[in-house]
Amino acid sequence: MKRIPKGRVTTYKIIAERLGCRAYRAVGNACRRNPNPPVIPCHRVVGSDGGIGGFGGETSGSKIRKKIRLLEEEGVEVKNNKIVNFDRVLCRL
DNA sequence: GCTTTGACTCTCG
DNA sequence: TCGAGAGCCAAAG
Repeated sequence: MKRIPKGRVTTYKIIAERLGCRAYRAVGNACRRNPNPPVIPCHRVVGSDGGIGGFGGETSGSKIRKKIRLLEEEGVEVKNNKIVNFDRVLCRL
């Protein structure tokens, strides 16, 4: 996750694939638990559909909004918690 | 040690 | 196109 270049995003699926498993949920779990908040850019990890996902009911809350803002700052367009230019910013690693 | 749940994904109806 | 079900891995109860 830390290898995700700035201005790019990836999906849980891809991360799991890179891990050699299908632990999509485990990845999301690790993010949710976020063992290392400062070094883990969870906001750069999205769903296969380019959606940030549902977040503890804060899908449209302030925490997500901030991450969205961060992505936009990096050049990732986000609309309604979804990656707009998903194909362009998606990092397949 | 087994069961439940989760920021997931895929397939079928 | 949308909803429901199954599969997957890991952490918490």
